Amino acid sequence: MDNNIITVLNNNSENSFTFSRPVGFDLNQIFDCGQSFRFSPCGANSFSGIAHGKYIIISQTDSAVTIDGCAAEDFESIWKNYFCLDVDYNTIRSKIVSIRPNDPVLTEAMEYGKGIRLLRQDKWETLCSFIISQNNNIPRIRSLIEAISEKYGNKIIHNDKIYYSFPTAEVIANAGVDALRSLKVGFRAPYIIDAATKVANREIDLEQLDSLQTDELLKQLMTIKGVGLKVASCVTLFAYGRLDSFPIDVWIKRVLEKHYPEGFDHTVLGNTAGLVQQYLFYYERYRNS
DNA sequence: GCTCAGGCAGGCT
DNA sequence: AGCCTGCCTGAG
Repeated sequence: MDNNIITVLNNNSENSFTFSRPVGFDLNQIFDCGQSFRFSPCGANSFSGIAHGKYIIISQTDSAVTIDGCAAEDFESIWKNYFCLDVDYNTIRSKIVSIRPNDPVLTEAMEYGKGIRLLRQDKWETLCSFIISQNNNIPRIRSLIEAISEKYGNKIIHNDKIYYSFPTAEVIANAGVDALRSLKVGFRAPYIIDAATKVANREIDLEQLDSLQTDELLKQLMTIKGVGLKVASCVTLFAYGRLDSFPIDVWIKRVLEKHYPEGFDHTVLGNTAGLVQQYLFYYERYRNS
């Protein structure tokens, strides 16, 4: 690592990688704050799931984080970026405090969600996932993504168990709208197909779009049918790592109306907006449940 | 049964 | 530019 966010503790084992646990890194909050849909708890302080075509089990202790199913080269090429281990949350949190110094609600939300970190997930899978999320509930979003993966993804064998990667845009585009509809995605089927087609034929190059400023990136994503400002903002925040994104969903609307009746200008938050959004969302969604 | 879910498009004023 | 309504489906 060329920074001091983490220290590699053990990469000797063929298939396991351990690093020091960063300040403000809590798997329970990372996987429960609504940004990802394919990781599930497997014991205390441990989650298993699939991303970038790999199945991993990730666990934390007070001082360390271990990824099982992770070769040393996978850590550098996949997981370091996935878990944003190049981002120093202390700096961002200090910046939030300096921008909104007298905000008791935000102060409480920041303490409540202090283990949240934004991931940089696969762009295509995230786009699809949040198209599916509209007018839908979380258990169903998860099961639909699972169904699509089982039907069209690649097999991943781990300890004699079979898991499935999320399929490529090409595979989905070829499957067609009727096949997708038979998986019960409902009125979202044509939206998913439109996204898949545009990505597959390179009308939209999701990797190339990373060179754009967030405003222009949002505009490009919104040329896809079924992708409005909220879905696009989730993609820029959860896949492109754009912390200047501020997705406004019903929960955020609710928390802003409730605690900031005089209005809340998120545009002054700059590159801390996305994290503020997550703190407020997580606080409103889970504090009393 | 029946409401409603982490929005969006299309049609209306 | 801002309001309204319908939408697939199945958790709760």
